[in-house]
Amino acid sequence: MGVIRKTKAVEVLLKEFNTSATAISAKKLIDELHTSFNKTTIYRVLDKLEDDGVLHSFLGKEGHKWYAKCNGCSASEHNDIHPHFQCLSCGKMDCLPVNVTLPKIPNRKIEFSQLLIQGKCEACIA
Amino acid sequence: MGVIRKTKAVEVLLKEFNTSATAISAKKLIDELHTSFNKTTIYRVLDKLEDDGVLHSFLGKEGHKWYAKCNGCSASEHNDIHPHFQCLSCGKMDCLPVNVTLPKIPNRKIEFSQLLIQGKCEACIA
DNA sequence: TTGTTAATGCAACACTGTTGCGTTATATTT
DNA sequence: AAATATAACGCAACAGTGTTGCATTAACAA
Repeated sequence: MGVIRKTKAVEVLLKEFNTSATAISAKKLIDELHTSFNKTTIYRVLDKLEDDGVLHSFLGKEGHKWYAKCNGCSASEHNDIHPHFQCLSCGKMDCLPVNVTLPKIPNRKIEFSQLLIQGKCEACIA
Repeated sequence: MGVIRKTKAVEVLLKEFNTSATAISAKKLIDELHTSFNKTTIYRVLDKLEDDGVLHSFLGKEGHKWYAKCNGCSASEHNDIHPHFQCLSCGKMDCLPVNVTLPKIPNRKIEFSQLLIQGKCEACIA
């Protein structure tokens, strides 16, 4: 799979992520870009960019999908496992550049994990 | 809020959780009980049991709601923070009775966190 | 037993996300 | 430059979980 043609939708979405320091929800992208692109297109481009290893996705507190740029991932390998922090005041979602130490759980094979931390970001504490 | 009347729906749902060692999804309860109770009722009873500190809820991999019995929680205080493990083969969701050590994140106030681990449970490894 | 009102059932809705399909546009080939 | 193949698109309709409004029913106290 993956993106094979450089279309306007791909171009615009890539730019969104290249100019954003935080993760972006699919909903927000659709709200902002619905005059230019159909929501189906946006969902499909996000899917493909994730397949390509350009973006990674995870679920926020309401079970909604968020996307952010990957660091050091490829289509075949996704190394970039990190927790996410969502500010409950302003809604901003950050990728935390730290490793998570998973608890020891005997007799189980761990394949994926996701840690979502919620609270107040620096700007909203003050 | 909270449950004030011991209705059949409350009784049946409480029994479900008292006889289950694992967490149960809202969807599964609705599937199993839809002949006896309307889904609206089930959602509302689950909400109230959570408000009462009887159940806790969290989101599974598709963003769907899961519930399990609380240990040592009350309506006013929810102490029982633990990770959850979902088996990708059989779908079983367990509460893991361990503490999670959150990574140090400066300049942020942590209010909630949820850790979802996925993989294979003991029965499905063999 | 009666009265109050919490709890229920139903229908319709809200919302994110998906699917099918005919059309458009990208990129390759001639 | 024109023709061709087909990826990508827009639209409409749908799928699934969860919510809301409102009339009816049932729990419980007086």
